[in-house]
Amino acid sequence: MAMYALGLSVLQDEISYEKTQVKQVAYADDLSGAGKISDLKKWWALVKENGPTKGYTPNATKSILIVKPEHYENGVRLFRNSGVIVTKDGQRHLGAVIGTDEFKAKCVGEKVSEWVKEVGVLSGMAKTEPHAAYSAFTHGLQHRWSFVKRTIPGISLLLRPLEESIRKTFLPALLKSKIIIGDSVRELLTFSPRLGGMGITSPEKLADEENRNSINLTNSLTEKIIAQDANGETDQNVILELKKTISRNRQSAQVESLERLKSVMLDDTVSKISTAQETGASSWLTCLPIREKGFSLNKQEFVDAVALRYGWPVEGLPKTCVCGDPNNVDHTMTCEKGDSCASDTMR
DNA sequence: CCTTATCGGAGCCTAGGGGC
DNA sequence: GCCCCTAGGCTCCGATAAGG
Repeated sequence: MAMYALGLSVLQDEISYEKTQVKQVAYADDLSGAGKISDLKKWWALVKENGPTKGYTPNATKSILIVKPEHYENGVRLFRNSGVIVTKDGQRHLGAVIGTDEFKAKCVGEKVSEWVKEVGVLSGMAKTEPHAAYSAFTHGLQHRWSFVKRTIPGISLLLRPLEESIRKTFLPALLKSKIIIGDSVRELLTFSPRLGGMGITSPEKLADEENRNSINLTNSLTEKIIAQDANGETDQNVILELKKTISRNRQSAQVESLERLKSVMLDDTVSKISTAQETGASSWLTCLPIREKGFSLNKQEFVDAVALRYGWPVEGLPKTCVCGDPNNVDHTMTCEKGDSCASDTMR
């Protein structure tokens, strides 16, 4: 990848801001420029003229000119016969999107409906293999949304359908519990297993924060691009400190909101959360469910383990234990005679 | 002795290349 | 077109090292 940068830097000397009044940036073989349409026309001509001899072959049909609506006519006129596509709406760019709010909403909306479908498929699997589905969600699926969350601002509301599908489709399929997934239960599950949650994040709630963090963290680079400063260096120690601060803030904000959540929860649930925070108490949630190593829980085991973790009613427990005493979750854990699925799960 | 920092490993994303 | 590899980015966890 560094070779692309080196190769393109030779071309960029020819088409620099000083010569073209076009501010530009390149990633791998993707070259982008911003400026007045007339300047962009000269810039494009220079790219076409100088590119091929320097190993860069521009492709007009893969090149897009994005203009503000009021400059559309002018853009079309100046780039007539160039082969370049002119748009006043916008264009996907490096996994994100540039353009009007409407275009942005359309692009993100398309991605979100894809993701909602994926959550639906995983929910179907969760009905028979909840542990595998859970791991696929926490280790995989939810990370696929992070790039969009970080790079496109103001999409929290657009991610609501995704949050809805998690709450109304995925969680009921995963937990099978009679417990109603209200706001507080949903919030509890967003915390990391380490803090007593299940690490099922809310894309809608995290979007703005992740975008802010991303902007904050890349600020030094953004400034250099705007100033077209190709020589300045970013102090990596500053970046490292920023990361630490962000991480610390995130951590303390989580602890804070967990405390707030605890204050509205039943005492029993609060003590269950403390137990779940003990070292090793959540390993079964974070490990990969590899069957050969005995790390995989079957459907019944997984559902029961979650119910025990949060003190939710365990399904199918006999009213009376074989020892004759009235039966409940606590009893199954202590009775010498009883041997229910619930206690098996925890061994 | 307890807390904090660091590192490795699990996964995902972006952009590529090369082999079959 | 699929699979596996490269570079960079991120989170979260647990284990271990360093520091108050």
